Amino acid sequence: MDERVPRDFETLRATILERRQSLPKRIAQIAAYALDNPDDIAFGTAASIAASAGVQPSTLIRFAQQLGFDGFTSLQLVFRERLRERNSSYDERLAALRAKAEEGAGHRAIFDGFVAAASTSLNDISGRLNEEHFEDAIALLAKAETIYVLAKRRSYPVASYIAYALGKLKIRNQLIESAAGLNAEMISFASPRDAVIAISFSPYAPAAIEEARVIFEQGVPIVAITDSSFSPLAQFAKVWFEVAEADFAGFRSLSATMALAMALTVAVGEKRRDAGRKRKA
Amino acid sequence: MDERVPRDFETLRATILERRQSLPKRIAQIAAYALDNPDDIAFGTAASIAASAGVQPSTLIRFAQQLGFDGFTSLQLVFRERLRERNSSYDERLAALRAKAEEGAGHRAIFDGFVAAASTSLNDISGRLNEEHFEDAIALLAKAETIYVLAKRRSYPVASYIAYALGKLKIRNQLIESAAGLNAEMISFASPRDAVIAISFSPYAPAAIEEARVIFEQGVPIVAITDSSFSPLAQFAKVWFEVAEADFAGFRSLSATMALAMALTVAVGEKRRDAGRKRKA
DNA sequence: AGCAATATGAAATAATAATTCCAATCCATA
DNA sequence: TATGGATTGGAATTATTATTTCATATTGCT
Repeated sequence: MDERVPRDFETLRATILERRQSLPKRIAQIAAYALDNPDDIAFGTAASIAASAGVQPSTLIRFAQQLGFDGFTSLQLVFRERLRERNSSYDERLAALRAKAEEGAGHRAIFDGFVAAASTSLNDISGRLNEEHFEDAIALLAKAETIYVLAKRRSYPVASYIAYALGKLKIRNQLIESAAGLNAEMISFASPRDAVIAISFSPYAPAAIEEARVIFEQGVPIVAITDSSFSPLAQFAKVWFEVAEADFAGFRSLSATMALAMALTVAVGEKRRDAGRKRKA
Repeated sequence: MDERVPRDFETLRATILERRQSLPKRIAQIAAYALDNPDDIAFGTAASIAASAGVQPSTLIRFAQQLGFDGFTSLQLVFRERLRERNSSYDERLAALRAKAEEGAGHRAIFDGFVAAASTSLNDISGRLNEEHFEDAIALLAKAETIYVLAKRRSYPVASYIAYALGKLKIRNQLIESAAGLNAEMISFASPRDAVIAISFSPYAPAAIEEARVIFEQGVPIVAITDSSFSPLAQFAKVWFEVAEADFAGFRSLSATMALAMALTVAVGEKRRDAGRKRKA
C-alpha cells in the first residue's frame, strides 16, 4: 500500500469519482455499486458483494488494488470505519460536551450541549419512527370529534404547542390543564368518538397516568408519546410512540418529541382536509 | 435456531438484561462487553472480540448459543443489522423519502420535514450564537430576584419549559400567562431588581409586545429571544438574541429556541451556584 | 486486419476465522 | 472434603473467505 491510499471514506469517494471515467467497465461497475451500497461493502463478503454487483470476486479485488489498497480486506476497513464514525460521532460529541460542562468549561459548552442533545434526539427518532404506527395514529386522530391533549410538567410544552397548532388548523381540541382543578370534569366529557394525545416521560407524572387511565376506561382511544415500552402510558394506548430524547445537564431535549407532535398534528389536518374534499365530491 | 431467537437488537438487549443474573461468570462478562461495545461485536472477529473482552473465542460462541443462536455468526448479524438501520445516513434517508413523497407516498414526508426543519435550525443557531450576548444575558438573569417569563401563542411552549426548568433549579420565577386575565397585576410587581425573558416571533403577539413595553418602562431589564433586529421586542431589550427557525407546513420549529432557552436557564443556575459558593467562602 | 496490451472469468490455493472437542478447573452439595 | 455437574481454556478441526493464477476474451492501435 503506498502512502496516498485513501483511508477515510470521503477521500475514497472523491478518488473514485475522479477516476470514474478512466476505469475499465467491470471495475467501474463495482465502483458504482460501492458508492451506492456502502453498507453492503462494509458487511458483505467478497463473494456476496461481487454477486450483488454482478462481477467476479477477483474484479472486486482488482478494484481495491487499483485504488492502492493491497486487497479487498483493507478497502473494506474504510467502509466499516465510516459506519463506526457515523454512529459514534453524535454520542461521543455529546459525552465530550457533558464532561466539558462538568469541569466548568464555561457557558458556551452548556449551549453546545443542548444543541447536541437536540441533534442526537432528532437523528435518533428519524431512524426509529414506526411508519405504520404513525399512519394508525393519524387515522385515529383524524376521525376524532375533539382531540384532547394530556401532558404534565416536562411534557407540557409539547402539549401546549400541539394545542396551538390544532387551533390554527381549526381542529377542535382541549388541553387538559391542571391549573383550574377542573380536569376531572373536563375528562368526563371525552367520549369514544373523541381521541387523546397523551405525552409522558419517566418519571411519569402520576396525575397524567391516572387521567390516562380514566380516559381509557371511558373507551376513548389514546395515542401516547412516551419513552419506553415499560411506560405505564403504553398499556392504555391504542397506538404509542417510543421517543428517546437525549438529555443534558439533567434536562431532556424536547426536539424529537416536538417534531413528532407537529408531524402528527399537521398530518391529521391534512387527512381531514382530504376527507372533507372527498365528501363534497 | 428455535423460533424465539431475538432477531432485532432491542429484543436481544432486553433478553440479555433479563438473564444477566443467571449467566455464568465468563458468559456474563462477554454479555456485558457486548452491550457496552455493540460496534465491536458488529465488526470484529470472534477471536478479536474475545480478546478484547478477556475471554476465549469458545466462550463467545457459547454465549451466542445460550441466547438461542446457532453460533457467533448469527449473533453478529443482529449487531450488524442494528448498525445498518441506525446508520442509513440521515441525508440518504432524507433524499429517499423526499423522492417517495413526490410520488405521493403520504405522511412520512411531513414527519421528515419537521425533523429537517429542526435540524436546520439547530445547525444554524450553533454557528450564529453571539457568545458575548450570551454571557451578558446570563449575568443579567443570574442576579435577578425573580425571573419573569413572557411569551404568547407560538412561543408559549418555550416559556413553559423555561418556567419548568427554573422551578427545578429552585430559581424564583413567574410565568406571565393570559388565562386568568391578571397579567397587568403580575407585571406591576416586577422591579428593576428582577429580570424578564421575553420570547416573541413574527407575527408578534400584540399582548406580548405591550407587556414588554410596560415592563421596560418599569425599568426591569429584558432578555429577548426573537427573530430579527426589527422585532419590536428588540427595542425594549437589554440583550437580545436573533434566532432563525426554519419552518415547515406553516409551523416554525422551536428546536433552536428551546436549546437556547435551556442553555440560558441552566447557565443561570450554574452561575448562581458559583456565586453562592463564593459568598460563603 | 493483426498484434499487443489490457481486462475478465473461473477455478485453484492460501489465509483466516468459526466451531468443536476434550482435558482441566471450578463450584455447589452431600 | 469428596463427588458430580457445570464451566472454562486451549488446541485441533472444519468452514468460510480472500487472493492468486492462468486461460480466454476484449480493446486499442498501427
